[in-house]
Amino acid sequence: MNAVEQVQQMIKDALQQAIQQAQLVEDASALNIQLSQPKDKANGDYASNVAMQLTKLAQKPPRAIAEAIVANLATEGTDIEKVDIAGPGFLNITVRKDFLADVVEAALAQGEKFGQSTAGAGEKVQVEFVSANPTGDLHLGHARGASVGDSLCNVLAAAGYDVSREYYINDAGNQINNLAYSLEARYKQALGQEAEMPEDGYNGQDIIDIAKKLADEFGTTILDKPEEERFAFFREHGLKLELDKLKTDLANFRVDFDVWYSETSLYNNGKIDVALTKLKENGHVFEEDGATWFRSTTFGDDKDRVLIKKDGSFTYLTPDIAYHEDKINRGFTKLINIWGADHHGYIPRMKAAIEALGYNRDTLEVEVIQMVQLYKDGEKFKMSKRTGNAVTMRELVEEVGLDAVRYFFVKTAGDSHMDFDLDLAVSQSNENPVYYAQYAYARIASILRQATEQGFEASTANLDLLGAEKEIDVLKKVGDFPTVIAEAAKHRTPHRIATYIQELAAAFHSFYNAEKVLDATNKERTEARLALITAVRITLANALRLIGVAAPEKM
RNA sequence: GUCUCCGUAGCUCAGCUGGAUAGAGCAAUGCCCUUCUAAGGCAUCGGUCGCAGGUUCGAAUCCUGCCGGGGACGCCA
Repeated sequence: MNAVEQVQQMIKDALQQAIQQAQLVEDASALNIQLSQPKDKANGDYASNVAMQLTKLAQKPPRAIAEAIVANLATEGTDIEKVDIAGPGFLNITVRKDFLADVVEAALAQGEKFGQSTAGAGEKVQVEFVSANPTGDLHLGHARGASVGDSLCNVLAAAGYDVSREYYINDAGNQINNLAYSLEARYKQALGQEAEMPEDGYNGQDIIDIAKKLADEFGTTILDKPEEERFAFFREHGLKLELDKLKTDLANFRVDFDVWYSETSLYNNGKIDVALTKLKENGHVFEEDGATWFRSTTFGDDKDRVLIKKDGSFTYLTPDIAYHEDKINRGFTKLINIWGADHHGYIPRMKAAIEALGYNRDTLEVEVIQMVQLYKDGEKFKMSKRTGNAVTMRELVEEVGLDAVRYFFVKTAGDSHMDFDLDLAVSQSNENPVYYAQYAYARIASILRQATEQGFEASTANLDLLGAEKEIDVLKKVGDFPTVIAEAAKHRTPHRIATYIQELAAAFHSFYNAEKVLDATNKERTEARLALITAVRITLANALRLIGVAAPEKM
């Protein structure tokens, strides 16, 4: 438990004791006392609404309850400085600021680990995200999913979960056949031959590039081979090159997966049959119209789903069911899937499948990422993999910059729709909020460099000299960091890290303008402030790392 | 038509399990660089929290119904 949490716990304990003492309820230990941080500093450091919550139980008006609590509150020898009753019955608690010095010491001592906690208790969590088909370039939606997914993983790991990040490769099914046929057509075109693209072909530039590469290497020899061999050639090479490209693009986006899981492997190792058999044995499968169905309506789905089509092939769902059972078999107790909103309707059937296999449906948690609407020249910019005019993730990064893109996508809640004005992002990139945080970091780095030149050294010896209003504001923000991470992990809301970064940077900028750090006439205070801003530097660096944004030493 | 997500300042978005006069950035206006990076700070302007009911001591937050927008409703993936 960090210093801030200790103080909060102490307050909660004291309140609980006072409530018991005042005999407002029979058993105060059963109460879940909550503290909030008032927006207005005039209302103290912490506030509790417990007096209002107890109106029913205690059968008294809230202010009377509040007064009874205060009368019985033991503050002697604690960090509680004073307690006021305000408004309808809020308890406004002001604490001594001494404990905040511990925050600086903790940040300095823990360094890169500052902010981490054991809140997740080592729970084995698997996060599957992006998982785009290897048939084209990653686009805007994938970029948002990658930003949110990667940041969520970082946050979970920092909060003490055992996280594995995974990419499910859809390397089986129709779309791969289309890939092969599309590639063959582009291959012929690359060799100057007439060739028509298949009707459902992939028209992306990436296929053209890959075809050219292959044509340069293999020439016309491939085209003389029998159809089956040609198909296998284009399928295999297309997949490999598409996958290589995906991996490179994601690595350049600062996203690294622990596992790349092949759908085809499920066909080869019999896991699909195992899952199917289990569903059958559990009585959730039936035959109709020449197809094999999963009675998902038993588990709340709005219609039953086909598992094996009339032609004997599997639907997309079938290997996906086997895949999810395999995840559970690998020991994960929580499966978090990050899906685009266009797959929203798929959730009930997947949860149904998990339940039908005998597991708790809540083992699977799906975080839906809403669509990104791109605007260009003041108009909606439609993207389509099919027609090939998509704005790719790569292009976006080239135009806007990686830090800005990652920040932009993670700063809003995933379930909110998002408008991305490309012109604005490009033309006013210097006004992107990400620079605000990075600038704070660079400013600190600059001060620290000059401090060294002037012979100062950060010191925790005189932290009691920190007491100016802006210093306290910064200290409080730094102290919040571990709690912010734990909450963001618990609620799967990595965007809270971005919000926190803005707040911390704002607190620092404000402090910077109000107080001078380097002061040759006051060595003690200078070195205490150096310790303070070093704590901010550490916190900013750790927070930015969580969302995959760089912390520049200079700007 | 059914399901689902969203609707908060001119724009883009926060608002934690309901809590005290609803916040930030951008835009607009006015100040602040002989002082550690002005990609900054301070201040002002700006909102019937889509609408109407309901639950509650208390609702932007929970429930219902409308209105508006996105998405999904395949033996595609």
